[in-house]
Amino acid sequence: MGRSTARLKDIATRTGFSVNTVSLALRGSPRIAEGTRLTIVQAAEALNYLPNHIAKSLVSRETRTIGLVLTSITNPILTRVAQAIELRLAELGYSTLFATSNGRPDEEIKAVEMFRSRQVDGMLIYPCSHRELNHIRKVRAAGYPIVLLAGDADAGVDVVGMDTRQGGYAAVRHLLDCGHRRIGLIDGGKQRGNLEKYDGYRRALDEAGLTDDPALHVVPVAHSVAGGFDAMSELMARGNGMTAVLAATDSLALGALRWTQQHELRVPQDMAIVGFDNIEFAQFAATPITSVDYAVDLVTERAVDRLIGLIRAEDSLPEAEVMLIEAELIVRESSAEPR
Amino acid sequence: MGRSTARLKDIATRTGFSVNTVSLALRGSPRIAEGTRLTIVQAAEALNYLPNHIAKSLVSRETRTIGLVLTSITNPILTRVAQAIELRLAELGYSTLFATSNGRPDEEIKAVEMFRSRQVDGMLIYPCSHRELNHIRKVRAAGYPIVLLAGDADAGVDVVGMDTRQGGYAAVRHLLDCGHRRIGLIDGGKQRGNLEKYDGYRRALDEAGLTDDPALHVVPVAHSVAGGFDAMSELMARGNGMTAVLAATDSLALGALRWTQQHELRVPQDMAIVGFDNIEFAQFAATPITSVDYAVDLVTERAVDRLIGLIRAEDSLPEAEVMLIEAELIVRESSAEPR
DNA sequence: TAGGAGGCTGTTATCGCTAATACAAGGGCA
DNA sequence: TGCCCTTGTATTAGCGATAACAGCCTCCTA
Repeated sequence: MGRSTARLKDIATRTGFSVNTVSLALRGSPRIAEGTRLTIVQAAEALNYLPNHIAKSLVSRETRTIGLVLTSITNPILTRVAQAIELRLAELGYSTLFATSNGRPDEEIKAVEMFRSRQVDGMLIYPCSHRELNHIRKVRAAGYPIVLLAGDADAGVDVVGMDTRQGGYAAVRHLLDCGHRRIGLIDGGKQRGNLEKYDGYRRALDEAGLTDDPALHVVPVAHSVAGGFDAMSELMARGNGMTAVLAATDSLALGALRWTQQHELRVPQDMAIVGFDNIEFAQFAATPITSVDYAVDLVTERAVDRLIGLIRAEDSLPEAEVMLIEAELIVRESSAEPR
Repeated sequence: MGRSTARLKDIATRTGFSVNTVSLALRGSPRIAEGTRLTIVQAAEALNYLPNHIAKSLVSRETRTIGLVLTSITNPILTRVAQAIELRLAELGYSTLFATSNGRPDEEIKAVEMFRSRQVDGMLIYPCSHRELNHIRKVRAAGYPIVLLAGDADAGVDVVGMDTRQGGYAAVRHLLDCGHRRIGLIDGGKQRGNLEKYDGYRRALDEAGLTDDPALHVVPVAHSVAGGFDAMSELMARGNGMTAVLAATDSLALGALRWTQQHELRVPQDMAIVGFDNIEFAQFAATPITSVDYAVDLVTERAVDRLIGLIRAEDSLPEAEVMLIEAELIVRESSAEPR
């Protein structure tokens, strides 16, 4: 290691006071005389003293650290969420330990265990699956403050996130209002039990008296632009009469858009495209993409506030609360009536 | 808090062994009889024991944590870097503490101090400025392992990053080879002393016997698509005869591309565009964008390896090394001869 | 002048764990 | 039979900080 950090003891021997006095002085206790406080503070500065947060944590039993688990930070919206959370936590004096699950439940479990071992004061988790939450519920039951960044009303754990069910519904309603009847869906969420977007899609179709045709669904290989491109290719190869497509993320939507360009389909005339998250790249795409907004600031602010609230709840955690923020559909050029 | 975690002591009282025996048993010491090891391990599992990493750190004097400071995670390439670093560190048994400086030196300093206080074993820093590194040099001098993710040969601190000077040179050479003579530059790096891209640009112009015309430079308001859009607008308003433009990031390049679309310039015939980082959105843009690649995996792997090497250097840190990885120019449709 | 009340500072214990050392029991060897 | 060594477990100290409590002054008051 070699890192030679000054300790309270070093300041103590240097100034002749006891370790405890030094500690009190540096924390500005009123019980320490002004003169000695100054001496001690000066000595601390001279030695370039920084408190050992590890030692402090051991006795105070709080680390002022929270753990953030994301599936993959490659999704631009999760990126913004991560950054916003880090900033807000930093303002509140908390540090952020960061882990990614890569969408794999076992990695998620490992990350949570690691955070527990590191005694984080709480966790923010964007779960792989919105259904299988038992491992998380168990940790919450053990008294750990946890807030999920996505989930469903019956999660049994606190959730602060976007109402993607309603978002999916709004998107499809919009396409139906435009006159579309054959609406494709690029969404891999079903595979993992993240049914919200699909549910919204289906409900809107239901209300319009349309049947939910599996020929219009495709699961992208990855949540990337390339994945959207390939998914679009697959959908079109089926000859399913699709005139509009809803993609689970803007990255997928951009891939779909690129496919239409390469195959000389006009957007929105020949194919309407709607995405999720409202990222900047979608806004500035060749055809600006209609998208279900992700209210990053609102979600992160509420999620962090809720988590801090849980941390401050001295004895027992309050009942779990699910807060789903209504998603606004930002209509742009990529969606309009067919033909 | 309420979190009731089992301690070694709890296992000790439950099994009748001493705390130390339990500790040794759980760490698989050969000095513990197999039978008692089993008893203890079972008790630990029954109690759902997780070692207190904080307490362990205090005595072992290593936290197995590294600090990662990024300017802003909104840049998609930094995002990928962050993720790759986290993954690689996790494989090696290290956790990642994460902070953003927002491009502000004071925040950077604060982040570094926080990491020191939290006793991280080392730090990876994408510095705000590639010039003013004194605060970082000082920390390194105190024995802290630090690797920068960008910087220059004379940094005085370890650096593992892309050779953006050479990248800028290659990009401009390519445009010159295409026959362009009036090449714009969208780059805010100069303001902060990050001159590498500009240096490469200038050297290429120099070699071609062209003068470096300030009318061709613009500093974007932000490193966003919108920032690129506005920067392009500004450049074009000057009537400077520009036929090609080099943008410091692909986000900026995408903004520039969008501007040309809205103003019915053809790319590359009327305006060639080259970016940096080679993000997926650039690859799948309306006109796929020529870009200087950022070798994420290579940079992160080397940077992490170097950092771990520094951490393992028991007594004193070795001489600082600067490793700049040659950047490959990925030529796509957005660049070709003028007209 | 004695006794108490404050004002300051020092002592001791503790957080959960590890490392160094101590010690008890049993076995091998002379 | 006695001694030493090995094996297995317990004791003690200490990581760097905080917290509770214990003193020692000095000064004021009765």
